[in-house]
Amino acid sequence: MSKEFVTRFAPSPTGFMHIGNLRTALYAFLLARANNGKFILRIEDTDQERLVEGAVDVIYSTLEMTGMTHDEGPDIGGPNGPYVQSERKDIYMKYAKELVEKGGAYYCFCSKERLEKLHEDGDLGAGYDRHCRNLPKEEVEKNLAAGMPFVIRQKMPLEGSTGYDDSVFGHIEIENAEMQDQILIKADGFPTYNFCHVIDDHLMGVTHVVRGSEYLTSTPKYVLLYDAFGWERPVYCHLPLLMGKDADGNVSKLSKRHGSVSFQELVKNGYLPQAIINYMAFTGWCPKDTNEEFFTIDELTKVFSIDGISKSPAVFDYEKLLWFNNHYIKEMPLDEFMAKAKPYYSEEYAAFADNEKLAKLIQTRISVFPEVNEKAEFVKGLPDYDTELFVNKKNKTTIEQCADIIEYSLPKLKDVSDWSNDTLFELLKGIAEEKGVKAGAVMWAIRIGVSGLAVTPGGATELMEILGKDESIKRLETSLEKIRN
RNA sequence: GGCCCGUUGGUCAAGAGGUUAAGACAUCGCCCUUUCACGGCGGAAUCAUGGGUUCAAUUCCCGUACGGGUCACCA
Repeated sequence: MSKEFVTRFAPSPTGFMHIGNLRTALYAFLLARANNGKFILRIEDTDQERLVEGAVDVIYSTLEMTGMTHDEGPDIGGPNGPYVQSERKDIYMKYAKELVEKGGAYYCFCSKERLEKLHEDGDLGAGYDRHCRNLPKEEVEKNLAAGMPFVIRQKMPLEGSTGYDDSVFGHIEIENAEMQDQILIKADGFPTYNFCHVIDDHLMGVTHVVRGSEYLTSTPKYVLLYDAFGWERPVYCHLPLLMGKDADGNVSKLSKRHGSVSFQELVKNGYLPQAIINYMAFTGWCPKDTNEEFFTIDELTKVFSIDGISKSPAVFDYEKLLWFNNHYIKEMPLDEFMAKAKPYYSEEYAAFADNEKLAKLIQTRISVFPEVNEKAEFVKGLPDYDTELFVNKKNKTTIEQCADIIEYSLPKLKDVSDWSNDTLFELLKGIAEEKGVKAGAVMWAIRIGVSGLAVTPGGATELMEILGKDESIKRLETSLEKIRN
């Protein structure tokens, strides 16, 4: 009988989804699915000073957009609710008091002022001095009866050490003397993360705790809590940190200075959720027995495993994300691409946003949606370009020769009734033969003549097809005139 | 500073006591081509460092350096 496999994602509603956080969610989700387990969503909103309106919706929409479906959560319920910590306040207090009874915690009546002073005076930044750790029971009762504000602190062992086996990092052992008597219940009656996540994880049946490696060294404190309650410890799975590299080459925890760090921002900037997910899976993990890099989230659930998780921090590479995004853009059906790209066209190209032929040219050439504008530039009108553009060494073209080709082609183009790419292509090829030059030379002359751009998202005939007969001919005439003067 | 963790090309990384040390992105060159992109081929580029252990270490052990994390009434 294998035990049920349960992971959770427990974000704080801060109003935006940091991609480091999202990656943690992804790994927790994948681990649950890979093991036919459950994935729970829990909202950690115990810090009443940092509540943000509407922030929970950001969490729901992110999970939905990425395809990380949860089995239990505030929005869909479940057998272990409520799933919002602020609604579980009484539960924590009950367990905290139980812990005090068991001798694993104690009431502390020290004022914030006293603690601040302690910090100032303390050499080596010593922490709490355990002033209230051994208050006589009568005094505690008296203070409580008098309504004196209190916190509840965890009573750490003074000697020995506490360890656990992390499934990614291996055995971690910390001297108990290193651990402070941390606060479990704050003066406002709310629990700290240190306490409530343990209570919730246990009560909700979480078997595998997946989180960033910043918790690696504080986990012994939590393990002690499990032990004090006599609960079975979960399996810990700490993840390597996501790093960013700045312009000077310095590496540090991924933050705004490195680029977009929120999921919403990336999406707004034209990245696809499936590309973000796919790339993110590879920052700190890599599948065994395959070099394949493209995976949908469903496919990931089949190949994901703990032993592929790396211990060393990974630098988030926006270039590679771009590559993934380009892949998923190219892979899209044309109509979907057009629908997704449309909002990114600026005013001057709006008229062409529904042009299928243009979309087709653009789709294979962009990595991120806002690039549609630079690709569409040629539709805007003939720019005031440098005629040196006509000189191309590969096709051995000169300005004069290009003028000649345009002049020769114009009347023939005017005679074309079926203004399509194929027809135009055949026509220009024929012209090349008649003039005794390579097809490339004619294409070059016409492409520059019609666009005035060194780089375009398509060849001469493709551009002309999109621009239409009148516009194309008008532009070629303008270009011819430009050269001749 | 104490404690904890990490270190394979610019980046993500596979790997194993004996290998020509995979692959991908980026980069460079060539080919393809209607410019660009795509695609194909190829190049350059890596085991932080010093000591052990061993016939043999990049792989195991110890130290050093460097990087990161953590030491809150934040999570």
